[in-house]
Amino acid sequence: MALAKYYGRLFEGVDRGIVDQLEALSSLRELAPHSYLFNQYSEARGVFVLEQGVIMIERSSAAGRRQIIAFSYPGDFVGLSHNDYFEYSVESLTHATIREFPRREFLALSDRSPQLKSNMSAIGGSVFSHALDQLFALGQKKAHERVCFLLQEIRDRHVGPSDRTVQLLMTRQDIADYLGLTMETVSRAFMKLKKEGTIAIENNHTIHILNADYVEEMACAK
Amino acid sequence: MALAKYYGRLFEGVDRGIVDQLEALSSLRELAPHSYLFNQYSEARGVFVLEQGVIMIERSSAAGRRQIIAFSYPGDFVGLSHNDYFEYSVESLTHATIREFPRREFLALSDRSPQLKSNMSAIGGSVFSHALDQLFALGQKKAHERVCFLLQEIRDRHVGPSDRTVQLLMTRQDIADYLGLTMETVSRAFMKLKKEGTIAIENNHTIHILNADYVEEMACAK
DNA sequence: CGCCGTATTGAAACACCTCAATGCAGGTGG
DNA sequence: CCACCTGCATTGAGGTGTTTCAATACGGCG
Repeated sequence: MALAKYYGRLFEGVDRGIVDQLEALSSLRELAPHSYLFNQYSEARGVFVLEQGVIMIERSSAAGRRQIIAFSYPGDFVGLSHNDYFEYSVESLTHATIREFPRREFLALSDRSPQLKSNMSAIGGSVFSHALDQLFALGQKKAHERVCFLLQEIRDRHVGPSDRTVQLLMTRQDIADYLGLTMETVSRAFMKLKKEGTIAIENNHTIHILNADYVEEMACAK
Repeated sequence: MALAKYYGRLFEGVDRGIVDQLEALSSLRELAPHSYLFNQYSEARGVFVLEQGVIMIERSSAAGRRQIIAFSYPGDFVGLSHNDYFEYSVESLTHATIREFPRREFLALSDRSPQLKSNMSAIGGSVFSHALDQLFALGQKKAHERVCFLLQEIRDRHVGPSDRTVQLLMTRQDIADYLGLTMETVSRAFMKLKKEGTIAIENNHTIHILNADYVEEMACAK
């Protein structure tokens, strides 16, 4: 079953019958780059699993300021809201394929699977944990440290050909909105790290980590 | 039952029998000012309800940088971890009285009460929602806007004698660590708001909101 | 080749931080 | 009861990091 490879964590150890029922209820959505899956404050009718592509979880203010909360990769479970409305918007960065489950039915079925519930809780926990790491970075770190924080984070998810190479699918502006900086400051931070010999910039979207220990130390939220 | 007034939200609508069993399992802890209830990374053996006093949820780095994640007030449920260890430390600001429930037994009993589970989930949701608001403030706002964010937040919880008066039980340093600023910058932000006529400072810990609309507008994360 | 979106670089303004001095209030001991 | 101490808050001056605005460079694509 092709799905298994994406659902990984969410459906890990979950009764096959339940998974099959959920799959039958689900539908697939295709999202063009830079389009919205749903908007903040809209009614939460579905829950989602990202199958392909990269998406951004974000909040925007009336004043046009945008805070990116997370970048999500294939396999990630998104859109689970504890309330009936969404706390954030989801925008695609690349073309994306997303499996949608109707929320009511998903929650009803989850009541019948303690394993699914516990997986959801674990995912919720790691999402929260990530928010705390980011909070620490934004409150306490300088620009180049925040950039290291992002690099380390992507590296930890081992997205990319080697564990020393980081693929940045987002633009400098996206990174800026994630780290609470401006595009220019992000760019200068990259150049600073490059001049120091910490990283090498193959191209705008491909970074090589030369001094992994230093990156890790700068990134460290602990 | 005296407890009811504190447990409010967590036990709202929960079967009396369950609440009584939990109460029987629980113990009361007294915490002197500026002492720790538990530390980040320590094993999560209990879950807690704050009955009296004010506590701070925080993360500290080896470098001595501290990020306060939240201030908690009586009635708040704290320490629910999705994993087996804590994601943060809890430090008392004032003298505090805290009811502790052994985690295993609490979770076991919660399995028998859907209402308790749903209350826990709602609390988890609002904690996460708060983290997102703070993330937006730290990433996108200037010092005086962040101070308004804090004032608005405390006002929304209507802690204080009138809805135009805000009681700050924490020091300027605590506020700084919450907002990702220095103590001096926080102080200057207060003075700026005072000079503008936005607030009046009765004393270090008592602030009167003169221009509530402006405070709200500055605070607004939306 | 030339265009356009994205990224880098530069210079100047600004916000925030750092360090140091001063102010203020509550508590203690003479 | 006052003097002193101590901890917290404010104020000031100067330095640093980040933003802003503008110019330039790069790179993919028609």
